[in-house]
Amino acid sequence: MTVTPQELKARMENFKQVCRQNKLPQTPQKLAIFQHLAASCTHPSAQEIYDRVKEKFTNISLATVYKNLKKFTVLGLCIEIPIPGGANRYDAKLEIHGHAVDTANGLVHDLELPKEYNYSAQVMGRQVKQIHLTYYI
Amino acid sequence: MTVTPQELKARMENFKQVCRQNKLPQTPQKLAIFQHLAASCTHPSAQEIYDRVKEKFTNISLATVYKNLKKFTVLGLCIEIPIPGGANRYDAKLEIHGHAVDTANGLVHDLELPKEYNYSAQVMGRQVKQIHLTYYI
DNA sequence: CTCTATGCAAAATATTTGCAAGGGA
DNA sequence: TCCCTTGCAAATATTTTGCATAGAG
Repeated sequence: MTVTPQELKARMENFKQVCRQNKLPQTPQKLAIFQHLAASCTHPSAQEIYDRVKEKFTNISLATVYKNLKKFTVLGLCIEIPIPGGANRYDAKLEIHGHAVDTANGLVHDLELPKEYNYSAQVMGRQVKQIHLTYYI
Repeated sequence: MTVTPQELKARMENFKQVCRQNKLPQTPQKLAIFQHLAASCTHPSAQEIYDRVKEKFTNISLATVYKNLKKFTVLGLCIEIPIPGGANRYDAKLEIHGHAVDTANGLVHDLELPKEYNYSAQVMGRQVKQIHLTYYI
């Protein structure tokens, strides 16, 4: 299971466009962080992204990774997957989908959802900002 | 929105039975912690439960609350609701249901789910241990 | 040139662990 | 009695923040 080159390209294009729209400087660090996330299907944690990006940017700080992931999340460029008793995981796949958290090894898998799961845009009279459907297996 | 006396009683009965079945001593602390959780519909955090239980058990420690909530969760007496950027919340309602997290004030509400959401017992060939459906509004 | 991002270190949060003493079964 | 639990304190883990400097637009 890998992200196709076309999909990766689309994610990077969207990233750059959203950065421009929001006047967010496209620093090499931001690009490296997002690029790694966008190419991943392992739902990496901030620490894992940091470890990988550090290979190129030996001086990068974990705080920078956190700061940028937070910004990306707010801008809707990725979603934050909270894990009970563990670090948040991040996912650059924007289409509505679920996750299966394997409690035996901590791996997080994407799940396609049946059509019925396409959520109503309103819950309790409020616009839904984000939906998380997680199966623990 | 409150837990009905019947429901509370049922939850306490189930708690006591599960404790006996698992040879878990029913200490006053455990009873107080579970009782408060079972009577709550606010999905309290460990800290909130600690604050309340401390009114009766002035010496209780936050670690004890965490230890017991963890045990309750493992035994299926409650579920742990992870909140991005915040402490876990706990819920003694065992029926499959969703949650609406109000991002404006941090309140967590229960949501009834349409029948379609009753999940298949298998995901990726594995038994589903727990399902979390959370709307962020 | 201006403004934000970065890197570092320290702080803030959240949760877990080790251990001696106490108390349920 | 035996073992699990409790309470305390310290350790861990995770994430955020303050600030001086660097670098993108």
